[in-house]
Amino acid sequence: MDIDQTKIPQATAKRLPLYYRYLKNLSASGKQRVSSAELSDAIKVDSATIRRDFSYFGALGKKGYGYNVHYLLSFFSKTLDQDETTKVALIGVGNLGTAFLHYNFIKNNNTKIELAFDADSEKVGQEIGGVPVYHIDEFQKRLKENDVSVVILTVPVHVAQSIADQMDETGIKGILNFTPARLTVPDHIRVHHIDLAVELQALVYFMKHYPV
Amino acid sequence: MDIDQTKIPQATAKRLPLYYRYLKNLSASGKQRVSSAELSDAIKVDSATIRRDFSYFGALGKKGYGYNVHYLLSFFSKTLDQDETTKVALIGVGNLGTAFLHYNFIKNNNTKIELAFDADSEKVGQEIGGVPVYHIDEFQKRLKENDVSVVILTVPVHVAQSIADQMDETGIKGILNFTPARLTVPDHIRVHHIDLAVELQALVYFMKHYPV
DNA sequence: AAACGAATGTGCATGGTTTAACAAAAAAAG
DNA sequence: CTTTTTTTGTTAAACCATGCACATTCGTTT
Repeated sequence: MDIDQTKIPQATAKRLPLYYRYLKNLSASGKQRVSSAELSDAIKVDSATIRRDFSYFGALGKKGYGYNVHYLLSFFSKTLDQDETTKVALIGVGNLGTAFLHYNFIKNNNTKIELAFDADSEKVGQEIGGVPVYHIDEFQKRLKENDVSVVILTVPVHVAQSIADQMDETGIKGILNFTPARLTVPDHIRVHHIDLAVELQALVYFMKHYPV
Repeated sequence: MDIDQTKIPQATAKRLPLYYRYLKNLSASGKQRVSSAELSDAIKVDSATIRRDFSYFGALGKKGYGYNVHYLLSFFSKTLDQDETTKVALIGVGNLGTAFLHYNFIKNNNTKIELAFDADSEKVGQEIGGVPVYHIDEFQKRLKENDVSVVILTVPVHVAQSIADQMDETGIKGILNFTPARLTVPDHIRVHHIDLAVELQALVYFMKHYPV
């Protein structure tokens, strides 16, 4: 059952949530069918790429017709494990962290932030966006207890690595790292970096050196 | 002068800000020389990739020695146009937008958020993180007046496209889009998408289907 | 002065990603 | 019922990025 999934290219995997969300919109607006050309227009991905992406999962469409929105949707729902929710913790309730807590991921996603941690005792004990904030010293214990598998890291850069170091025995499998620190972690933990300053600077570089 | 720059692979261009920032750290801590192996350890990029990236700009290092930190730094400084500051505006002073305003980009970067806009009259007139907040109705006028070339878009998704539509004649060349909307814009505007929900979902997908 | 060690710059092979192009199939039109 | 139109799924080619491996060069040591 999972056999074929391993063969899906990473580039495709990254687009799946995009497809899924747009299909939900289509479905909500009552659309029954959709072509790869229409999807291409909406989400700015080449139509051939879309067709190839879908084809990794088998022949989901019909020639001369397109794709049935509802069928596609229920298919992706299974593929993206929409049925089971992944538990997430947030470490660092600063401005960025607070933004995440107010963001209601569960709406469109299979992920839910269940716990938050901060070093500031003003924040400890509060509940932000429905998520309780605990003291950061408790995070190892509580992550284990609550079977959390993903951490969103929005702490100041100078404490990032030391927190990552304590992540080893908590059962954490993935870190979404918003600090500029390039974390050193054990092999079994996957880290995705989102470096806001780098993103902005890269955009500026592209604007200047790759004029459209 | 810009002739060769066009040939730099996009993947390399995205790593340049990363290199630059780490070199600044090295320089600040008084380090004189550095090897590609050391850099590789620190920023988690293969050493051969680093050497190749640098080589696009010519022979910046010395065999048997490595790279002179100060020389590299002054070189990248020119390449990334660190001398001139790019003016940035932020549209949408919600949680995420506020996070940006408190983030002091100018420290490590050649970018500065100079104006912010919001529809909420409570926020208009305030100054957050030293940045004045104006009413969103004024953004076309003020962007033109202030010669802003980049916009960070942190508004609710349902207004994103209509704001993008008004961006045409403001002189904006780049948009850092944090909304899930895949914007349709004129050719001369470059859009980079950072889709937080997608990033989280992609991480979860990779964790489940590409175990390390 | 010669030998050694360190670390660059790059040729090359490999693998991943995108896109054009088209036969095949189904729907729609006549 | 036949023709035309639409649109998929896929073959093939081009493109891009990564990382090994090594000759080469420079600094250092003996």
